[in-house]
Amino acid sequence: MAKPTPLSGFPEFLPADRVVEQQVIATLARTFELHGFGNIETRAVEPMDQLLRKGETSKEVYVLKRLHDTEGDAGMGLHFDLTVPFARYVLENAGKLEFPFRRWQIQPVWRGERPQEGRYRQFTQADIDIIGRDNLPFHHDVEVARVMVEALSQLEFLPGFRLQVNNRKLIQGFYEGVGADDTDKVMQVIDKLDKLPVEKVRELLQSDAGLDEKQADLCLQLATIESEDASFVDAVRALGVESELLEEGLAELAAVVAGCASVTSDTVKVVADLKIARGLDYYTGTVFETRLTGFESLGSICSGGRYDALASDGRSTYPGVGISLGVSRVLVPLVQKGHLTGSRAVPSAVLVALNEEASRPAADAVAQQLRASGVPTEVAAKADKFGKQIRYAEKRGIPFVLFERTDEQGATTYEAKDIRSGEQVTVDPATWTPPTIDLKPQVITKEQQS
RNA sequence: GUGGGUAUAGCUCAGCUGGUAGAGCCCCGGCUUGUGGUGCCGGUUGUCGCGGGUUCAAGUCCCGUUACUCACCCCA
Repeated sequence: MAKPTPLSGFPEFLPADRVVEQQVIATLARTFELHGFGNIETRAVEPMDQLLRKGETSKEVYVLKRLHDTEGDAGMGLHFDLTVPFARYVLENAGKLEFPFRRWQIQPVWRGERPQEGRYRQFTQADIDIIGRDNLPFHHDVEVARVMVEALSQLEFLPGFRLQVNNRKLIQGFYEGVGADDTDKVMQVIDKLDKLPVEKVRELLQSDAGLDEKQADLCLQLATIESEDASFVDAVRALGVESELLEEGLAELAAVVAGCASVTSDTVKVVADLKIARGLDYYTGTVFETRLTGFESLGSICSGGRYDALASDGRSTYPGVGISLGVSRVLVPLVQKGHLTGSRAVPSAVLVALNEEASRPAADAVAQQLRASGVPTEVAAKADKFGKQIRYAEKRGIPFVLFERTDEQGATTYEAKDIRSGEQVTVDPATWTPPTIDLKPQVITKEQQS
């Protein structure tokens, strides 16, 4: 069979790189659970009408079809995010869930778009949401932001993050106060600011969104405002636009920024950034986008926001707030460029050397002693010359080789060799373990590799 | 969906205006008769993406096709 070629947009990791992904997922899950988020996993497919509601017909959904169905599909598609399946899950199980309901979910999602760096057709998202029945207090907006900031802070081997927060009420109220008729259109045009030059956007605000020169200018000025503290409030007020909705949005945004202040750090910043709008139209208040320092071209790697009515059955609506990290978008480029990898390709911390094939049962018994102490251990595949057995370990990154020795009196001793330093010492397999740092593969950065 | 680029060994690539395929790395063996890494010596590796055309002759030129890739759109 000919060698298969990679499938564009469906990234896969080698074992050493998968170590990075596993550790990221474990760290995120631990932080989410520290905040009381429970885990669920939803099926890969949803009915098409679920996936396409809200008129999102432009979504690039992969549709499911049985090979033997000669006409038509199964009416199901692979989910393209975790929010829509979650909304469906909440409705389906509303009677059995306690509200507000909080959950974390880390799963692959699929989008049939044209792949490029940071943009894949299958990728892993890490999602947290809190959903209420009929109402959900605003402080949960602050909470999801705090939890994600804390989770990102734990990923110490990654570059810095900049969580940019805005509020739909704020910008919508401002545009209304300015006198705009089509606030959604204004939002869409403002969203182009990082792609198009300011002058172009100014033209579009007048030609497409129907603003006069002065109105356009005010909207552009609003978009330039950003701050790491509440000082943006005064900057907005200085523009002299007034509306009730605007005030509500200002208060909420100020609360998010203030509420996150205690969890920000040198590497994870939270800023009020009034040009953030988000394309998706179901957001109604807080909106999030996140940039990875030094990798801004990847776009937003962690987004979300407040939605007041993503789910609704006849009797209740379920408002929610959530945020979603693009695990693949962050990791695949960093791993491919060689910035991150794992310290070894196998879990094994120790290789038990084999003197001759006949001594395999004895070697197995020694390995079992180590495993009982929680040390991932494997026994050499062949009773090769010791040089070859050491090289077997070296290629896999296994740090220790354990030799069995029999002296002239016939007494058996064991020696553990750290193949990085060459140091070899006598040990008791019943009690010896490698240093804690060597027990599990570690994530290593480019700087540490050299 | 629209537009550009690329396709030669496991990997990175060379192959000038057509003359029957190369380097480095990797891998294997030896020097080293049971403790690796450095060094030296030797060795393996290809339907030159696929299909067709021009030619005495095509990796090289032409047409088509597929895959990969970059940008736009959109988004994690």
